[in-house]
Amino acid sequence: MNEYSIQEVAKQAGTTSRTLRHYDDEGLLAPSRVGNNGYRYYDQAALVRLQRILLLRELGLGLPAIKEALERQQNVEPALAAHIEWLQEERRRIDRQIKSIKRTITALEIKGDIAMSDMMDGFDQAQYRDEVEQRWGKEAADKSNEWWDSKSKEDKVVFTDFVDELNANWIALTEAGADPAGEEAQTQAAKHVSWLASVPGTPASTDDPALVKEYVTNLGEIYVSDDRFAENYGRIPGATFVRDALAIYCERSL
Amino acid sequence: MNEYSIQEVAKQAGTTSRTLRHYDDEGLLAPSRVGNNGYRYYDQAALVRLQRILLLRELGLGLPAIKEALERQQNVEPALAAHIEWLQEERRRIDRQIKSIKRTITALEIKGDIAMSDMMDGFDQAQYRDEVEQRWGKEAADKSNEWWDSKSKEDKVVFTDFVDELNANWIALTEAGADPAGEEAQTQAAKHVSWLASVPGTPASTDDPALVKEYVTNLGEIYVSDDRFAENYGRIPGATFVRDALAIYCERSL
DNA sequence: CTTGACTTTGACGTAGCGTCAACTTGTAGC
DNA sequence: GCTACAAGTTGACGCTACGTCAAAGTCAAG
Repeated sequence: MNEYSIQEVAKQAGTTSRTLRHYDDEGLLAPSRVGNNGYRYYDQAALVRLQRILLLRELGLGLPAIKEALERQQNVEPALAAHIEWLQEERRRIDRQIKSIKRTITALEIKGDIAMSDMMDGFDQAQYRDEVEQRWGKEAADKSNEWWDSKSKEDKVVFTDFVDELNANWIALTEAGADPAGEEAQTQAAKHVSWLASVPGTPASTDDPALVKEYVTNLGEIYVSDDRFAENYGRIPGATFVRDALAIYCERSL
Repeated sequence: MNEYSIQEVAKQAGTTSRTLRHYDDEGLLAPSRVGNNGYRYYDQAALVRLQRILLLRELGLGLPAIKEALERQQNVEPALAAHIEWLQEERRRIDRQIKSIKRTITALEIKGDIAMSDMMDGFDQAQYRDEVEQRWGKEAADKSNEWWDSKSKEDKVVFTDFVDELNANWIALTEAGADPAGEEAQTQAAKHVSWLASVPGTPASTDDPALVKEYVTNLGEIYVSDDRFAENYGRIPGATFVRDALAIYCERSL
């Protein structure tokens, strides 16, 4: 087992030994071995954990939140996969920032006014953190539960069978390497959306196409970002496939 | 002149009014107007400045450093252009992080050991922060710009025409379903490399074949991963084709 | 056995805000 | 014109994630 001194680790990870000691004190990252002289030594597993800590910190999480997240997701692999997703979102955010700055430049060039929301696009971040928290807290549970409880036993069986079939189809398509924009995926997406529309209390059961579109698109994102859902579709790869297929369907057909 | 209240600005920019007041106190960002009631109001110019402040802060600079940077670079446009470059570098760093995590995952899968430096690639940040701060002060008025600015109008036209031709050829080859290792693609790759060599200040204009090889190979990867470039070559399919052709060319001829 | 790099545990300092508190101002409805 | 009520102001203290010293032990090399 290879192990590294505190300074070696700090250097490679781009932090300081003080930080590592701090993480040790906070119970975030214990060294894999402590010499009887008190020296801290770190092995591969500790480095993986450090990698995850640094990632989460870079995403703006506080140390207690990081600790919680690490404890909740003991199996490292899916967590890392989720991190990749996060990073890709970060990339998209940076892209938006770049575009935003370009707009600012051209606006300066032509001395024209641009809308503030255009200028700040991509800088927000906090704006949709609330959005997410709201979306989870109340609206999800209330009406949906009422409706569900009112159903008969047979109806419930029919419903869950249908959901299972939907999910199985999605996974099959993903594993077959299908194209999200392809015909099969799109008919599946149509089924998915009409199923959503069958659930009262969701925007998908509305007649307003714009609302439906927004709802379905957001839902796709949630499928990817929320493990609870992602699990239905074969974790991340399946969930992204579903998201993309739904997004394309929305663009084309709504 | 449009102007916005402190809260409007905070909301759009994704920060808080407290932060804006703090920046005011620190002399970083003064409101464009202060009502005789003490209310702060911000105009377009102030928003541009705020945009830059938030950017620099996101890059990890301290407030005094930001102040200095803003005072030193009064002319906004080149500063914004430099920011774009920075952001693109950030994007590449994120890409490296993603790759790094993927390597970590595969390493976990095969339970093999990977070198620490591999695992931490892209996480460093501090390592090349110095590099960045240097680039701010002096090299910002780049040699690349110098070279470009020194060209005549006709030369510029010739240059861009040549680039357009290169790109068009690549796209044509891609769409014709050509083989990256084939003769046509390889002569095109040779043209591309010699064009790169014509731009001074890039490693491709060096005589060291190893350096050229590394540079061109990396560039190929960037073509694929960076939208800005990928767009030149017909998005992803074209960009991968270019990357492969260049890689093969490097292997064979350098 | 000395020198110098590296480590430890405290302990206090700091930057960039968050978070009250106490008060004043603009705006909407009656 | 009065009353709510949201949004603004200026202090002032608090907090997080470390930075930065201090005092002292450890290790490898010469």
